[in-house]
Amino acid sequence: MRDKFEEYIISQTGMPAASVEHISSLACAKTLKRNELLVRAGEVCRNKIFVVSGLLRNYGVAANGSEHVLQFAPELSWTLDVESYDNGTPAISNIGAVEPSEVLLWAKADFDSMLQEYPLLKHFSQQVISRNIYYNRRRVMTALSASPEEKYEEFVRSFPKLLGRLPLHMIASYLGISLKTLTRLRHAQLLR
Amino acid sequence: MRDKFEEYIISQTGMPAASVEHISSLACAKTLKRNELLVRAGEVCRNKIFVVSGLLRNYGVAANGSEHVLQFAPELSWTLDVESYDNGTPAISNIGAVEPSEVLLWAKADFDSMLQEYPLLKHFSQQVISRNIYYNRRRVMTALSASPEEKYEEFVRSFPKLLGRLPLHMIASYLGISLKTLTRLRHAQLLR
DNA sequence: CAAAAACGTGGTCATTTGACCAATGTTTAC
DNA sequence: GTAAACATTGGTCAAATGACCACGTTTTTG
Repeated sequence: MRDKFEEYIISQTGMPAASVEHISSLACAKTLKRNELLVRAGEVCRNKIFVVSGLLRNYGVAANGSEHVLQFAPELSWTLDVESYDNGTPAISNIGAVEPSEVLLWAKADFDSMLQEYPLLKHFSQQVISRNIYYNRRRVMTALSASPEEKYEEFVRSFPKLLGRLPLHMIASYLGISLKTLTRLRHAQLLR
Repeated sequence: MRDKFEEYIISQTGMPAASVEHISSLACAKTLKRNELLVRAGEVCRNKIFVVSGLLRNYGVAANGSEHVLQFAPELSWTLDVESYDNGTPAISNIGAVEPSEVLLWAKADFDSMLQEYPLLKHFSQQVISRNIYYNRRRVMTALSASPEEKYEEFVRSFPKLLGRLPLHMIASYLGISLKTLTRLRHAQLLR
């Protein structure tokens, strides 16, 4: 499990194996069952989360109980509730497993000191953060301007590998449309 | 004009006046007429933009010509097209003046070297970036989960001072609803 | 392997929303 | 100061959407 992470970091940063093993050694490994929660909204998100295998979702629950997905995090990706992690405030999102998953967790203090120690890691980390900023910006644009069909097509284009792994109601709640609308437009596309 | 910026930076960072004057001296000042464009989608956004007075909007134009506002930037705030600024790629948004405005512009190279030179500026800059990340995250949540009325109420709560300064169609295009829906719900609220 | 839960699809219906058009009042620009 | 452009509100209508319900199938789970 840790070796997959180490391989990933080496390929992404070119860091020496010894440093990567050090980073890896500070992580806490955890196995999640399907639907198990890792972070609960309202609590503080105290860890950086790296998904080694499986699939997590980062989602908020509205007052009326409806769920809204902020992010899907498949294997070899990162997730957390940034605002909570940075400031120790209550998280606005839940983070849970869609599939049985393996994750690595770092406490903020540990991760911060690693960022100090390894400039290559810091550089990479900032890349990840930047990508996330761009992604959210584009997502706001899409949410504002696209029709349900365009949103779905963009999702398929962006995450083709996730299509078969997610129940449709989660895709709908990621796109901000109802399940009904989603099945309708899928049906319409079949007829073309 | 520059003094307003210097005052702002000193109050936000506690930097010494001499450093702030240096920063200020590297900026290019510009006056914008109402509706004048500062950054055009498709071109590269080459500057950090600080709004000294007036009001800018950062917005995308969809294929069908409809406009969608990503951000309003009133006096004493920052704006740019991040992805374009960072990577030199074409901007996805236009940035233009809603009111006659005064802005300060820094070239990326200059701003980067200032970040190196002044740790307090770097720290503050990262705060601004963080706030922006949190803001976009919340915005995605709202866009996904809130009703038009809730979106409007959240806007009023978040930016009470902007209400009277913006035409309603811009607020609608910020909220991702039609002008018609916006006037409808405002009318409904009047009756309560 | 069997029972239970979750999933995808479909139907109906009421409601919301947007597109289009018009009228009036206000602001801008020359 | 005046003409032109813009803003706000309103009406009507068609279309899109979501809520609710049901059914058959697949997937989990014990």
